[in-house]
Amino acid sequence: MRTHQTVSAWLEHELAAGRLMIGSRLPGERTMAEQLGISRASVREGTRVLEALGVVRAGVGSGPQSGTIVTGNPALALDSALRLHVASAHLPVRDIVETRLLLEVWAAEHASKDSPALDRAAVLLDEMDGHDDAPAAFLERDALFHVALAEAAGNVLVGAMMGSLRGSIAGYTQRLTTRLPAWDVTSGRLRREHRAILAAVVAGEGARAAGLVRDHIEGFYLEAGIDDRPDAG
Amino acid sequence: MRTHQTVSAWLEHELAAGRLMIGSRLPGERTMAEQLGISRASVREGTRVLEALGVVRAGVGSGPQSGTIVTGNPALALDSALRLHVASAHLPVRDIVETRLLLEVWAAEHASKDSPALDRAAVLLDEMDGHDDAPAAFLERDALFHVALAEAAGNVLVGAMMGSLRGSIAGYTQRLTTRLPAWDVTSGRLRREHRAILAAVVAGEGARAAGLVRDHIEGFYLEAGIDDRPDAG
DNA sequence: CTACGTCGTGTGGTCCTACCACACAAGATA
DNA sequence: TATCTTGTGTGGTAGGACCACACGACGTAG
Repeated sequence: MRTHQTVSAWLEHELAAGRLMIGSRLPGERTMAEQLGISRASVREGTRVLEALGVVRAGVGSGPQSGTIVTGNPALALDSALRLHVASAHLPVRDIVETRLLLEVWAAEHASKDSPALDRAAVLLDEMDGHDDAPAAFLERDALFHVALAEAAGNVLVGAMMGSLRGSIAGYTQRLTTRLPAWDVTSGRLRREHRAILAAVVAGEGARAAGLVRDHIEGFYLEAGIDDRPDAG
Repeated sequence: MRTHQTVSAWLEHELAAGRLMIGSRLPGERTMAEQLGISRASVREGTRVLEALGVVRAGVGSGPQSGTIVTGNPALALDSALRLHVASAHLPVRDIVETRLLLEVWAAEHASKDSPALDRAAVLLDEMDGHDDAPAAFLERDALFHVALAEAAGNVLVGAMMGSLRGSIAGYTQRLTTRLPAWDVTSGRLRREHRAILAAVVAGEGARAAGLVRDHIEGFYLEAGIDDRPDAG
């Protein structure tokens, strides 16, 4: 095992033993190096990995918000991983869109109708009504609405994946809108569909919500025209 | 932006520009440090992150298999991320099992009936017939069978996720088998169900395959009894 | 001419030391 | 009492040194 992996192994052990939890502060890099019997450079390499995986967060200075702190942000790992693997052409955009679709349909069907995420979703819909002339602002809230919907299903993993997928195809989606024949017509339709989806979820009609989500997403891509080019922005 | 992120930013740029692709060798650490205007320590931190994300692979020595090489292994990132997030209790095992179920059901429905992965799946089933008295060996092939099935859907992302999910709940599944009333009875049922699933997929009956997969997975967990304890091995 | 062993060279792996920027807290000062 | 200064611990970065490794080129013995 390589030296820098000592850190993640140690952290996993401490977490499993309950000596560390989310919010805990790790020892300083110099201290950890001494305790683990490795150099500070190796500690840092290990910490960088943990940071990239969304397990810890590093902050300089002193005080309660400084130092290396255990967090729980699985989306971060997916985020950067997706970006790079898409760039390497190993991960077709089509696969991401497809995965997004299957996750969202599932989430809509399993969403809990009294999840606080649905309140956020409702707020986003109101905001979108006021931004239907600005595609960029509209799409950003559109994406957040879908993520909120996914989180309403109560599955951390699905929520995190949706958040990352959203980010990795944001530029792609934005480019697709330029192909639309008439943005105001499309945005009006999208807004109506969003309302219908949310209403179905709140009403506890999972199956209907799932169908609406599927039509909603597939409809958008169909209208904009499928585009399989990688997101080389 | 922190210094070590220069590396991933640079790599993403090179990949997007087509100057690097999977299989390409990156410049040496010393060279890269000089070219990017950063220290070798920072280059190494950046490389460690890329390695953890499954984007590159580092090898010592000289020759064609040495140096830092661009790979495409998205499962690696998910793998370690899942392990640690489960350990931090931020990611319930229940969520992973649930996600696995939804991915597999989808994959079974969308599997291409002439995917080479199905041949691997068939071989695994034969091997399982010869290991029905050894739970450990049986379960390992069981897991691989399910991953192969997922890959048959042709979605890289879904395949990678299934592979990682399998790993992160392997220990959990193994523990569940100890609760079974009679292993030989269960294994016999599992083997029959596997055959039926594969047959449905090969026959191109996606919907039926999906239903069989759902019953297969849910049936196992039901028989073994649900267990939400984290995988603190 | 061939087969084997040696050595050079470039690779990542690890360590050490030094210095920097930062942010808070305690103390000194007006 | 309010403000400023200073101390201290944090991660961030840099540069240098040495190691183990693996291949390829070279030399040597057969």
